[in-house]
Amino acid sequence: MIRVRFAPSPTGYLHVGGARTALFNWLFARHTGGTFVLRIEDTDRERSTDEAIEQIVASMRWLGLDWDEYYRQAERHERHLQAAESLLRAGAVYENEGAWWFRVPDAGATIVHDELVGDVRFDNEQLKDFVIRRSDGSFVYNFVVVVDDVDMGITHVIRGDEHLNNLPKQMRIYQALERPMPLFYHLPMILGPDRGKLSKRHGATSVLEYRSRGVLPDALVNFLVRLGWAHGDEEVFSRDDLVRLFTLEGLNKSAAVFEDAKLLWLNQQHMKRADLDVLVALAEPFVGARGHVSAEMWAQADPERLRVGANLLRDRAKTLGDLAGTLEMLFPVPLEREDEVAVTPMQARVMAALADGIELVDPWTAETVEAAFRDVLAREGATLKDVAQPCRVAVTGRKVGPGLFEILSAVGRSMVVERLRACARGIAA
RNA sequence: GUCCCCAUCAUCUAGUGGCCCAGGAUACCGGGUUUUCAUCCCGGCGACAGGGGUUCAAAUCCCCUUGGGGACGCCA
Repeated sequence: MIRVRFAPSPTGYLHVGGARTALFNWLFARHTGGTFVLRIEDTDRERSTDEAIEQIVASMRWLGLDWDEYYRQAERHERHLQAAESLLRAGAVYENEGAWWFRVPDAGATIVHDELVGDVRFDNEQLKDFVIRRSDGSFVYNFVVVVDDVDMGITHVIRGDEHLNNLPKQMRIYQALERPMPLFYHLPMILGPDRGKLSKRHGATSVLEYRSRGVLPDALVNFLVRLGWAHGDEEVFSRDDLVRLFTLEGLNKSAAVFEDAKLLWLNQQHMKRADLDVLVALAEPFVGARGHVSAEMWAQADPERLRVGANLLRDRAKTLGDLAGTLEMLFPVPLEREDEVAVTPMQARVMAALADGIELVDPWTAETVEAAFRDVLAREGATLKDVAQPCRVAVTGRKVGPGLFEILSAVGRSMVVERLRACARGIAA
């Protein structure tokens, strides 16, 4: 039975590098039917905070990385003490100035095995004796991580590259404890565009920041998994695809640069493929955040119209924020005009006639609206090209958007008539 | 400084000795479709870090150099 864990220290928010580590562990567990453990490594009382734990939990929930077991390392102190005492009795550990030191031979070497990198040799001279229990009685990371992984029956340790140098120390503890070692996979790091450590100066590094930017969780998951994992030439993966296809053999061992461009493209791809009800629900807070459409207005809106509108508008959106900006045109609120177009008196006259001509159209569909338009245009001696852009801008506030009749049908008769008349009046006056 | 890891287009990557004068994706540039924009389709640009080996044959194996990253805590 496969058991893996994600073990963040709650000293800050969950960043994208940690999220990818969590994701690989989660995918491996879900692919194999194994168990995914979330273990909060809060033994450093000084730096650990409850806020950080809440942030990490919220981030993982948003990403859809659910766990089967949850532990807080600080609560396991008794067990750590027990294990340390056994090592003290066995002579593997000695006490000096109140701290407990783990003995490492001066000569020879410790050879560890990583499934991605292979055998790695460390001279013991380099290792030296190290503290496992501080003089204040608390335990050190390298010790508790081993005790916990042993106790929790962890079979595969998938973690960041920066821990490879800790492995020889940990291996010696496994041996002193006389417990078998799990398999280790040290993942390469995620770098910033300058190939340096990914940091805030490169933009967003927090998972939750991507949520507020209007990125879909499935899109971020898709993007992160592709940083260090590939399945042939495929690029767009649903969550189910990943659970089905993910294997550790596909893991890459070189560091990857995190760049937003492809993330935004993937976000668009996921928005295009999303279930419409899901997409509309995801967009709601982004519409609300714009401050024009109240919760009541949203609740009163015809769900079918929102679905149809979202379906028309999503091809042009890279984020939920983009979608929300256009979705607003479906509501009876003043349009936030992004574009203006100069309307001639002739166009204003035709638009007024169009407003009259479509007022009684029933049923109100793209086809019936188009038929009514063509009718009026023929009578007025105008072409569609003459008035298409002014009509689009009058009704949607933008020069660009879906097909004219489709968007008119989605906006609905009363608002279309009203907005056409307002525009025509503005010019005539 | 010492130790460890890594190295294919600008970026993410495919490639596990012959199928590769290297394939896909993003970005960028052109064209088509569209009343507009986007989507979509077609095309273009563009890489095996350098040098030595091994081999009939190397992006793939070995060594060196260079470059990048990481670790050297009574942090995790």
